[in-house]
Amino acid sequence: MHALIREAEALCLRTGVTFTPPRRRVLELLAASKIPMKAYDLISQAGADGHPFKPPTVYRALEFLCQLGLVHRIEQDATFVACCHSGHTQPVALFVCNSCLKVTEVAYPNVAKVLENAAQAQGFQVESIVVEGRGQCAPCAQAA
Amino acid sequence: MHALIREAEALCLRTGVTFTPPRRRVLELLAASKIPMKAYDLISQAGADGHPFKPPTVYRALEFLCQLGLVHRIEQDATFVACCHSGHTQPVALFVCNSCLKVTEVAYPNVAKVLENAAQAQGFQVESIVVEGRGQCAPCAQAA
DNA sequence: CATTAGCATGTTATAAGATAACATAACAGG
DNA sequence: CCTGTTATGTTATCTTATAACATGCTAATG
Repeated sequence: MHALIREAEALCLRTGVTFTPPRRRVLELLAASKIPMKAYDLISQAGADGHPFKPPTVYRALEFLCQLGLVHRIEQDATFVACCHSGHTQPVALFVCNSCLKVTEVAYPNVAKVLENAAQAQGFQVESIVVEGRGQCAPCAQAA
Repeated sequence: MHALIREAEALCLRTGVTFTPPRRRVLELLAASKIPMKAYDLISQAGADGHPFKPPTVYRALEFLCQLGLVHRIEQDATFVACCHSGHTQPVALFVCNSCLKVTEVAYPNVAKVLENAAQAQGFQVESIVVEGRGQCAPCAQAA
């Protein structure tokens, strides 16, 4: 069993929320994938073994997992990826490789502060930030 | 005529690309809107005066305008907003107010470098970055 | 001036992403 | 047992975006 699943179980137990079958199934698929997945890939694959999952079920599971920080949604291309840091609470930037599509997570604790201050300087009170990027991951940059 | 339209004309002239009617129309609508617009709002409004615009036409215009930096796409909610800095090339973060939906643009020249370096430290070669946020703009924060 | 290359738009159809609305089930607490 | 709560099942639909191909416009070339 994937470590992330154990994480999820523990986290749910701690916070008093339930780790139901569809939530588990979606997280399993994401954890097993090396690259971000589209919602409809999850929908078809989740039901590959007989029990078909419909869109709302999967979208609900994704929303749940995102809230817990176990999964990230990549806004630029509407895909979802399992979080490799386990249940972190610090902000992460997601860098997607243009060649292999794998995600590199980059924490940016101080940078977040700077951004918040820059916004604050214009009177804007920041509540959430999304940072995403594109480029070449280490192995693909090597190969090029 | 909106200043942004003059900007666009000048910019297109300089760079040898053409500022065609649909491109102008879409930019006009965005420039006139105080808040980001959805593509399909543009599609219906662009044709309000008799000449209907179809989705591909509007999406093409948006792509064009985004490439020129005259319009930004807000990834989190698939909306589009006219850029208030005229044809800047420096990176901007877009902060959307949760109350009034207006956008505050925040430049972050040095922060971008820091992010790139943080990614680079993990071997990731950054090609592009998107920074978006949510919160309360100055007037709405006052009111609250 | 005809030809043609290039770029841009027009048109039709459909793919892809997401959610509203309501029904059903499972389960804990009184 | 009843009831409130939480989660899933189901149907239908809405929203966002693009593929594929036809047509038109303009400007350079010969």
